[in-house]
Amino acid sequence: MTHMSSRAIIPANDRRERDLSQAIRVLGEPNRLRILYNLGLECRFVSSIMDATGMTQTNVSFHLRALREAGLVRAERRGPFVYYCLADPDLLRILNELKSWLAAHSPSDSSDSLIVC
Amino acid sequence: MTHMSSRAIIPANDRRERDLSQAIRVLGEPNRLRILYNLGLECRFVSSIMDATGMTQTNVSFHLRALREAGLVRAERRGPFVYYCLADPDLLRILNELKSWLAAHSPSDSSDSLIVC
DNA sequence: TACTCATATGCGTCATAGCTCATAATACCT
DNA sequence: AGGTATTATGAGCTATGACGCATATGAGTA
Repeated sequence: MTHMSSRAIIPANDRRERDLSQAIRVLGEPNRLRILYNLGLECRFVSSIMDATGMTQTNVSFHLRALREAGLVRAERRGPFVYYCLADPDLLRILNELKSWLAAHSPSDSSDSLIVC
Repeated sequence: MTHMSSRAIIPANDRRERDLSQAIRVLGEPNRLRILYNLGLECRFVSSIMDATGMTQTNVSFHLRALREAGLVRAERRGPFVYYCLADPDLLRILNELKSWLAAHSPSDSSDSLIVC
């Protein structure tokens, strides 16, 4: 026989993990990340984000939509403006955790060499 | 100089944030996430991951390379085998934090409607 | 050396995602 | 209603990424 070790069969992506990868994928886009960090804890309207990032209006709206549909930001209309804000401040905390994790692990790390452990 | 207000000008993607989005992008791929969760805290060699996930050898190697270059996993050669393991257990913790954050925020959330706040 | 097993890599293909242009929808004002 | 400002959306182009095939590299063994 080949090998039939403890957990041989495919773990069958549970829904949680799919959602997770979907959300992470949304987070991973550089411009979207910029928007998130630019938002910080305050709400800003689209034009403000445009000015801050230098991105096109269409493009900002495009990315905001992705962020919105992933549940990462919320949108509120005030008059002609639409304000966007983080769905939850904890998200920023988690992102920063990941950020500092990377900062702690990537620099001296010889991550591209093969024999490491 | 033109204007120099608080944060008018493009924040000029600092390196940290670029690395962050790069790493997150790597994390966001469903198969890579499966591999990571499949690894858990133990080291496994490529064939083992192939069996566990049902992915092609080429594809597993492809994704492992991405994970490796992002500093998310480490590789160690033992004889003809190459064992891969998480670069750090904390990564799993952070992922799970994000996972539960999403679980707490996405389900009942009317994230796709516009007027929310 | 030759042969086998395990893994990595170059190349080509295909699908998806990001971007822009043009235009639509929505709100406000006169 | 008409006019202006703000944001959203559909169509099309392009670049990027994931995948498979073939092949190369490397380790072990006879």
